[in-house]
Amino acid sequence: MTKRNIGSLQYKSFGLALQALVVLTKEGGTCPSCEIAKLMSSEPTLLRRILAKLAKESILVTREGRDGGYMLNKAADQLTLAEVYRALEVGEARHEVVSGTACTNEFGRQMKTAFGDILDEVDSSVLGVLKKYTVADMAARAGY
Amino acid sequence: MTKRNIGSLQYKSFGLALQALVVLTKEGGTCPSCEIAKLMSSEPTLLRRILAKLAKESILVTREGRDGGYMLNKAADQLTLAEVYRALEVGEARHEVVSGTACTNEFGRQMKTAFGDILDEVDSSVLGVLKKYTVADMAARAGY
DNA sequence: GGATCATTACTCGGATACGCCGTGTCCGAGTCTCCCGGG
DNA sequence: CCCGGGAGACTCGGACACGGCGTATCCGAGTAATGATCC
Repeated sequence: MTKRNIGSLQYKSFGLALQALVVLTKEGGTCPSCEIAKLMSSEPTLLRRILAKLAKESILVTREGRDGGYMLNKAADQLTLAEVYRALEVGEARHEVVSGTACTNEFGRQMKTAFGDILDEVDSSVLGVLKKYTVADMAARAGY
Repeated sequence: MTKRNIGSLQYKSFGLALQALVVLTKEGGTCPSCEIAKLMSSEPTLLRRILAKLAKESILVTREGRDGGYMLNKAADQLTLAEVYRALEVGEARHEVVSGTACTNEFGRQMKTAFGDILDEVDSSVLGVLKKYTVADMAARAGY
């Protein structure tokens, strides 16, 4: 195997991102990564890496300097898990991992195309489920 | 983070397993891992690791000795991708990865329960899609 | 009192080093096949 | 010719190192709040 493992980072990021978003929902305003990390018993830098992606997709807003941090860019009850999923490219990663197992010869190319449609259908199915839930729902389920 | 990355191996295994199953479908009878690996440009040992799991779930039958190898235990048109998915514990791995991001304090425990239902729903949705396709379909899509 | 500006403190994001898991290689145990000898 | 036994070869599966990605620590660049100074 020449290619290496990719794709599980995405799921981990997804889980951490959801927790961070719930924390932000609870806090209401801006919240620095150190505080979020403390509540989650995680590492601030790791969270910053993940939240930076969400900021790039305009899900979050970053605010530097004193009393800076991250803030939701939309109301929590209008931010679906599907958006987070897409921003972190979870589906794309899965697609890449599965298709990446096929090599470049004729058989591999045929398998790649065979994978394609099914992976797309799986992905839209997952997105359909995640579209039904918002970050506010998660916060409510977590007891806030 | 104390826990480490787990779960992407599953998707890679899934892709490799599907290709191996297609090869077995094409061959018809028993086929050693070396030959499968050659067709897929992969490593025999890595395949054996994966196929051993499928054998443990009675999807495959192993046959040792001369002219040994792996053979399908069911007709290819009755073996759904969902069975392979379940045998490799892809869904369980995802569940574990996402839930594993939550720590053991009160907040983490609440998030774990909040994750639970949604992850289960995602998983059954994925299984619903994968149930529709069989290994024979994959082989047909690959041109055999 | 209000505005302006320098200081300060605190933030994010990138660069770097370490550790662990996945991968690749090797080897032993087991078994099915083939061939030979005997009846 | 048919059957039994032994040798042979080929298979799978587990054990052992290496490498690369993920993770953690550190540091610089940038910015917003604060306080002092001046009008």
